[in-house]
Parts: sequence; C-alpha cells; structure tokens
Amino acid sequence: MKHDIPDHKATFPISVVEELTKLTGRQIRYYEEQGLVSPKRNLGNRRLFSLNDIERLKQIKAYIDQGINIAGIKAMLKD
DNA sequence: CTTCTAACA
DNA sequence: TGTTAGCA
Repeated sequence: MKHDIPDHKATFPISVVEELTKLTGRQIRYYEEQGLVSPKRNLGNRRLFSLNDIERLKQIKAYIDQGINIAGIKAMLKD
C-alpha cells in the first residue's frame, strides 16, 4: 500500500460496531442470525463489518427503537 | 485480551 | 436480551 488514505473496503470488528450503532454484541449477532445483516468473516471466524453493514444496523436499531419486531424489519428491509 | 458459539437464567 | 462457559 503506497499512501493508504481512503480505504473504501474498510471493515471493522464487532467492538467498533457496538460503539457506532449503540447495539450490544448480542443484538448484532442475533440480527445476523435472523438474516438482517451479513458481515464477512476473517480467518479466525471473526465478523468483519463493512460501512454498509454498519449503516444497515443503525437503520435496524431505529426500527427496534420504534418498537418494530424482527419479522417487521425483515419484511421492510428485505433487499 | 477479543470474539465466537451454544445454552441457561 | 443478558450472561456465562469453554474455545480459538
């Protein structure tokens, strides 16, 4: 990498995602289990979240805070 | 030390 | 959801 500045394919560990989304690791893993987000995994089976995954989780949190359940979010966010 | 899965409260 | 055990 020469002058690594804007890393377009940056990924982050769950600890960073927890801070950015204000969700608990438990919730993040559960939402993934429900197919709401699909973070990649590294060689150690650790989740790697892209910026897209993080925005997606923020959207999910907004719905959860509004009282919408997983089924409802699945239907809406189904894309 | 951080994260993962599975399972129990 | 929270929490915890036992791994990696």
